[in-house]
Amino acid sequence: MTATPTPRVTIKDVAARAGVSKGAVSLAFNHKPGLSEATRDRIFRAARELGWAPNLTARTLAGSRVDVVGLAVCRPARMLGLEPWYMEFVSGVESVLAEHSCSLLLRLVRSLDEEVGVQAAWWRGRQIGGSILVDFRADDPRVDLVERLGLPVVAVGHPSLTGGLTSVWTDDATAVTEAVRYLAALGHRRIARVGGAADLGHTSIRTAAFDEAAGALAPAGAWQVATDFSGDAGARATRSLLTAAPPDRPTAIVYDNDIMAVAGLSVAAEMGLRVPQDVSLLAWDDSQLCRLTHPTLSAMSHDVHGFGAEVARTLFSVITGSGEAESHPVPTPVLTPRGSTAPPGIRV
Amino acid sequence: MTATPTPRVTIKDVAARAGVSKGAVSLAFNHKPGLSEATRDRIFRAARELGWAPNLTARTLAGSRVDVVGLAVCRPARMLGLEPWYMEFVSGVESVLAEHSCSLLLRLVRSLDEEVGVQAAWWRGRQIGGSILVDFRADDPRVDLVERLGLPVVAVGHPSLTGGLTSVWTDDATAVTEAVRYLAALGHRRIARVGGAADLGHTSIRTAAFDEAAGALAPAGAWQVATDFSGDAGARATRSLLTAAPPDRPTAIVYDNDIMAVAGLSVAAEMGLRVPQDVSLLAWDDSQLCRLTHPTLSAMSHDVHGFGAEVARTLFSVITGSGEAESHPVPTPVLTPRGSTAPPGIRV
DNA sequence: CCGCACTCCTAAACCGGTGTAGTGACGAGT
DNA sequence: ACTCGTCACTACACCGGTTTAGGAGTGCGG
Repeated sequence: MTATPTPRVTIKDVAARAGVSKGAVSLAFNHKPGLSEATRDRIFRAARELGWAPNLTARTLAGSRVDVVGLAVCRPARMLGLEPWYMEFVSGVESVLAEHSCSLLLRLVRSLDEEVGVQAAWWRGRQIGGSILVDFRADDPRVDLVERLGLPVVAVGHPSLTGGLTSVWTDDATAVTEAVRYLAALGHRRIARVGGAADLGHTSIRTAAFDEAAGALAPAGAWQVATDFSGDAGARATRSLLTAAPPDRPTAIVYDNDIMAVAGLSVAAEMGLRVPQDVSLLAWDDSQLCRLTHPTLSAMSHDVHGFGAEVARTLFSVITGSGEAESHPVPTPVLTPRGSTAPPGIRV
Repeated sequence: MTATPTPRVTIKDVAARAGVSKGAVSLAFNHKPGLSEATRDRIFRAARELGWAPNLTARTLAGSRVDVVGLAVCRPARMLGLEPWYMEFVSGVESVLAEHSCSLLLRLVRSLDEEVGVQAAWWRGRQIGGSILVDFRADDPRVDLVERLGLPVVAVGHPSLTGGLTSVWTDDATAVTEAVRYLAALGHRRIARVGGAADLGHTSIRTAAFDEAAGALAPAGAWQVATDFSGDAGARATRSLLTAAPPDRPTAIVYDNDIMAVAGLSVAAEMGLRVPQDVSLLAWDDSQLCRLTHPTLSAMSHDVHGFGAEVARTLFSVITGSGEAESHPVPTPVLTPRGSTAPPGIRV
């Protein structure tokens, strides 16, 4: 373990080698005017020879931009691991951050209050240049916090939840409606929905949209259950929905994520119900998981990676204040039919 | 958007309010000797009243500890989203970091070379105080890098892969052997293994262990396939294993992660084979997913969250140099039998 | 009464950059 | 010949902490 004491090379060394002042090096590396091409070249050459790159810490302290973006996620660890959505989202965010040599500061928090504290501390301490806010609730305290702090953020959520914050969202209401329409078109008249955590804003939106759509299109019955997104909860919900005698039992179930749909599939099997003949199942998000079950899961499908990338891009325009940081939706999830949905009552 | 210009409160303000010098405040907040209890109290009171907390950036620049830990993950985004292991691991790491008010700098990289660059840049730029290294390969370039840099790290991987680095690992060889023994004890004589990415060190270890164990215990046949950990690859591998006519077909398959086992389950169903009657399936890691399938998946089970926590704890002792930063294994995965394994050939 | 050790605290020099005011040189305008 | 303006660059004060060397006050032995 010969821990060679890394020979720290600083801006001063580069300046000396290029025969200029620190200031000149700084100007060169920030692509600011006031330097001749010749000097600029000389500086870059010296830097390359010394293997120098500006120290982000010092740069931050000196008051310029911060090259770190914050993301605090507030969901129990158990659920996170299984929710493919997050990692896909993060990887989408990263893909854009990397282009700007920007890093992601990630924190798992246990409550919204803790997140509020973390975001405030990060911002006050100049740890981050901006933040991505996810999982909005009704009357979310982060809306106020952000305005009080002046923290540049992009809110992931429908504008009705995110106050005046710049937001990027998926149009869940339309997607839910499309899901219900599809099932109704197949002939289903008794439709259920296994929703996510009730306190999450997008859950309410989906719930309301389902109410409306199913009220009109599923005259024989519409049910909704709130869960915590976990597979176990999805299994429980499915079990209770399917134990009713046939006339009171839904013939189709929409899930709020893939995991619960997988769990639902397994419950159906365990109860001796065939999918899709006896009951149709529709997943949400459409991760790879949907193609790994038997039957494969029909799903409301969207590009989560691309969503993350778009959020990151928007955050950059918020941070740089480059005007075009408008709130906007990303493409609405589209229905991808697979093996788990069919007209009701079919015996193949 | 009334961006209130946050009133930055610095150490100077606290010092002024407490009637002492900046240095005194610094001493107090770092719990260093040289201050009377009275003064100390006065300082803390002033800080509390002003809502001040030391600025990490400045603190870092001034050469003291860095409260950020790096983690670069090198796997394609598609796979990451589905691999429950990572998020669970990260959440375990976080749980310990949080206790030390330390953050996680996360980066998804596309190659080992890129990771080497990222780690070097982070360390040279004092962005991190230490790093967690995962997914070791044979002759991993990070071993040298770390020693050259003097970067404090904990390597997640068997010592045979991680050179002299402090490492924490799961004893995969023993676990694989146990898995094979269990299947053999059930009566299986033709056993296959669907492994992960061949270039990963822990895959080789498992492969070798399987070779040895299955060579002895599965005289009628032992197969191994390398994949990329994705469900699709798992499905393909399973399909090709199961298409052989019965005498050349394995009666039990061990998978290197849960996703592939789920995929395998679906392939078996699609081919009309019953699990576990016609073929037994054994998953690895034992995320919630294993309890969401039908039949439920038997698995080699371990506490990934706890693993992450232990890695973080070890990293802290490496960073502080508090002697006891010894390499050590965490508990070996244990067999958790569920519905997907049974003696071969049983017709229920 | 002086020297000495010890405690408690301050001033000032850092850390590695950024921003700004200011300097010298050079060309143009009159 | 004397301004005036630009251009290219430097010197130096920051950012918000940490860390030293050292000073003022106190207690104690000789």
